[in-house]
Amino acid sequence: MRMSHFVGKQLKEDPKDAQMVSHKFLIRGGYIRQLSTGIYSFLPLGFRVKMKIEEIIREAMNAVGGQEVVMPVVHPADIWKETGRFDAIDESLLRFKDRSDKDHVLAMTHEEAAVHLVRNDVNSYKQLPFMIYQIQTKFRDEARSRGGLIRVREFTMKDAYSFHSGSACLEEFYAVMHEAYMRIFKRSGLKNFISVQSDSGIMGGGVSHEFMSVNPAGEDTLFLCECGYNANREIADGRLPQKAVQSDRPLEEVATPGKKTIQDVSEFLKITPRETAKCVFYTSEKGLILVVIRGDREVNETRLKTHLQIEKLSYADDETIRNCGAVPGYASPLGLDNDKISIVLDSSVAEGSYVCGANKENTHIKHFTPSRDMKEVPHTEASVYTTMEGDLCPECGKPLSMARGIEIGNIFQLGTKYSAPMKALFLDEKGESREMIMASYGIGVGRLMATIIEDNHDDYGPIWPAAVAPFTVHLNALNLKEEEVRKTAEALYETFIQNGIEVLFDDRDERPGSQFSDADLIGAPLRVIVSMRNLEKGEVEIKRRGEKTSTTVPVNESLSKVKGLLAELLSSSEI
RNA sequence: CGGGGUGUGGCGCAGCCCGGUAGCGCACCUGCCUUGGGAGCAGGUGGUCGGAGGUUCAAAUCCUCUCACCCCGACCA
Repeated sequence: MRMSHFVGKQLKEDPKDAQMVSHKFLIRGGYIRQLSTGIYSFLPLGFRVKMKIEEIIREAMNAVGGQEVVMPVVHPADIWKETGRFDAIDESLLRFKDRSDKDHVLAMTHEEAAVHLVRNDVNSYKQLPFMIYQIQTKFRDEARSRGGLIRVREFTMKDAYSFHSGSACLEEFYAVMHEAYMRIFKRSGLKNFISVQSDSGIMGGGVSHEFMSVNPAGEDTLFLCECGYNANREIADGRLPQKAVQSDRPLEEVATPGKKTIQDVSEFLKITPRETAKCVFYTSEKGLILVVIRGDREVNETRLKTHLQIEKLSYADDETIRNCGAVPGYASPLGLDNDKISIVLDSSVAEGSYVCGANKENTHIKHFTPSRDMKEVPHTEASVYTTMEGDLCPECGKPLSMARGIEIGNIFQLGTKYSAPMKALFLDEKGESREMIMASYGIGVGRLMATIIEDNHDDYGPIWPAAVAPFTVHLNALNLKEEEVRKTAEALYETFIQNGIEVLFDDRDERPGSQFSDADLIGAPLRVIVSMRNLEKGEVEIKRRGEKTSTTVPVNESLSKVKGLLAELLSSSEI
């Protein structure tokens, strides 16, 4: 490709909207342009990188027996009603009507479409297992998109769906896909990524993992241990580092006028928040819920939902709280109307004694000892506190460290979550009808592209790993008005093309500084520079993106040199 | 959805407080000149100032409404 006619110009200044490095370089480099909030066009440069990434994914999916399909982006609401997600999902599912007033949605994921596609074509155990996948557009009407391609509304996702006759088979293939994902991210050039256990949320089902690129600008919080334990905030199960202090003294009221918050009470009584127990009230589809948790801890709502088997959770208002006999600000699990509320005692206060509300205005109680005082109170016990940095690893007991991550992929064991309501059935060996067992697997292609830049750049632009670079060779001709420069560059350009090298030829009459700056933003792994300076010695210069030093080679050896370097670069990302 | 902010040529911005009919840098076009890290000189093209309404002799500027976009938070299958 010649730069003189290449669409997508490199910009000198950072776009004012961009915060993340990848966002700045994607815009400045001429990879993407924004059309609307969270909606981007890909320019030729961006499209080429995207295709490279997709090809890596495609190869990996094919290698584990995946069968590529394409499913629609527009779905009739009917299939989403079959699984209940039409109503279960909030505003992020974009809905609209067609000319005959029929409800439709823009697909945000394709479980329903995949089951629909498969359920009539597969009806025997002999056909199972199999996996289908696609690389397709998704739309999620995110409340807040941000960070360039990191979080968008319209995006390309590789999504895969595997169908099995039994859970052993599912688990086996799930592990194969986990491996495939690790290979994909490694080949793509990510430097610091891990898989973490995650909560499967409304996707439903059992085991799931998220693939996270560790990055301080990431949106997700991770807890990591040197022993290899990794988990996201929702599922992390850090153990409390301090031992609880237990008192034998009886309950004792203490006046705490106007002290409603944990902080106020702690300061007033000259104790730490860790020595208090707080009451958090929620409403849910199963009614009012009270969580008793240590004062310095937050409720992990995901774990609470899982514990109670509920889907919706929101803070209760004061009136609702009073209605069950509690006094907001001074609430206690003791003396409530137990027909109206379900009490969850968090493990953070299962042992020890605490200051707690007295269910009386301006009053708290001391020496609240759940192991003693909650005996007569109906409740369940669960560990629903949010892990904090420094909590102990549930597997090895060492302190957990906290990190941020960008989710670039996920895999879910879905079970029969979708096959059951949509009646994706098959006949087993005994002729009995059974529901297919499913898993789904996603990778955000654009997000992965941005993440690759996050992991591979310098101050001047991306340093694309050869496997995903838009071009592998950037050919600069310094001063095309010099006949010899022009002829040599043109000849090299032709030679590279004929040898199947993806070359971008800067044939513009730009000064060297401009050419080099644009080349940095384009980030091709190799740069070949033709100039009078070297031509006088019959040489051209070859430079690696991201390295200061360069070498010169005789013009007629440049092809083999380039080939050799490319082979070296590409092999370093193979596994 | 809550809080904050911004809309002026392709990009980045000034002008707005204190109304008088739009300016700077980059980019783009022409010519000269220059060629190893975003050169220089000269001359040009391009904007009904996000939109609608209002106040006024006169609105980018003041008022009302509205739309879009950004940041922080909530949400995130």
